[in-house]
Amino acid sequence: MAIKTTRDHIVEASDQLFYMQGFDHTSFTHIADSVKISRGNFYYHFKTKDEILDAVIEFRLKKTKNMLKQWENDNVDPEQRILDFIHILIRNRELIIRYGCPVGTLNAELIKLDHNSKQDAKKIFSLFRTWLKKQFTLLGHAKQADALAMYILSQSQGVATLASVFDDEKFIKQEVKRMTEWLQSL
Amino acid sequence: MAIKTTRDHIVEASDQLFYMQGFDHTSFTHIADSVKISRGNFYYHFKTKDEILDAVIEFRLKKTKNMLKQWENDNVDPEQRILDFIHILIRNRELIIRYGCPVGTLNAELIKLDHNSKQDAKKIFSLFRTWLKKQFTLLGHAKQADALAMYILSQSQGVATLASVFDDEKFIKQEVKRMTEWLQSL
DNA sequence: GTCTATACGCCGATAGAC
DNA sequence: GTCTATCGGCGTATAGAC
Repeated sequence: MAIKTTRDHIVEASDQLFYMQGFDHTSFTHIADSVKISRGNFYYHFKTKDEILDAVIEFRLKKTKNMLKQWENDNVDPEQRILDFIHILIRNRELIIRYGCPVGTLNAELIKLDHNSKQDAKKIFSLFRTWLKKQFTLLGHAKQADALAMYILSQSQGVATLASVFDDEKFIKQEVKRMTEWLQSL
Repeated sequence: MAIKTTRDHIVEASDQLFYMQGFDHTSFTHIADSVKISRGNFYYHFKTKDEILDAVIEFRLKKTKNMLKQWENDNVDPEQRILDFIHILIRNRELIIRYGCPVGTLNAELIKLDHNSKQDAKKIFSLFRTWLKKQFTLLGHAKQADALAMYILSQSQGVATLASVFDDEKFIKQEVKRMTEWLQSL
């Protein structure tokens, strides 16, 4: 891991703030306070706020790719890999209850803003979709692999949204259990 | 139906704009242009933007209550009533693909803004939850009625989110079919 | 009830010193 | 590379004429 540049700090702080407060609502002042640099210093690293958003999406894409690769390395069994995906809901339950799913909420916001970068944000979902499809294919469900991938993605989104609205950790655990049983019964 | 007052027009225009653009991103100028009144005239009807939000949530609560009552009047069979709920996804598919679920996206936004009215927005979800629970109880699933209500709500949220991100009408139809079959197999 | 004019702050963004 | 100072615009909100 290389030493973090100021640019890295800006991207990582923005990543967190965009998740916790939303992209539109997060101002340069918020980010500057978080990184502890002046507002003016931003524009040496990024010309516009949209450029920061693009860098954040790039950052998330990279993190997601690494996570998926890690899951493939950790397990040979595709069923176990899919379980790793499902269990993000458990591992990140505190943040999910507070702020929802980072992928779903960013996409939903950019869609409403009709923002140029919504197509890039969608790619984060596509990474999961393609990866899940691959695992279901390996499990012997080649024909319905994409439908199964969408099904699991959809379930996770629903669980994250309702767990957040109803502040309900038990709901997450119960639904993860149900999804696990569903997967094993396939 | 009484004649609509200016206040009614403001509430209904805000309802639409909050759905299509988000609450935070919608300005008084947007609403004023839509209603065709001056910005200054707002403050005769509402003291703050938050008061408009409260009126919009009140408006949505009332509309939702009427819709649920209508579904009860239209069908004696609770299974058919639940199908009415599931089929909102089909009926509103164009709007859902463009802007997501109005209930889920408003709640998600207010949660991120940590807005005072997030508790009121949650009540719209609670209306559906309680109503669905009642129908599942009538169907003879009293013990798991709330879990089944949450399951259906969660599914709908997931479908709305993914259909919007992937601009996918077929996904909605396919998932509605799956949910219908699931309901009939209960 | 509706309007125009305006206050005041925060927004993203720029210029230029160090 | 980082800073301070500042710009123009839009945000919510107010005052007061009609």
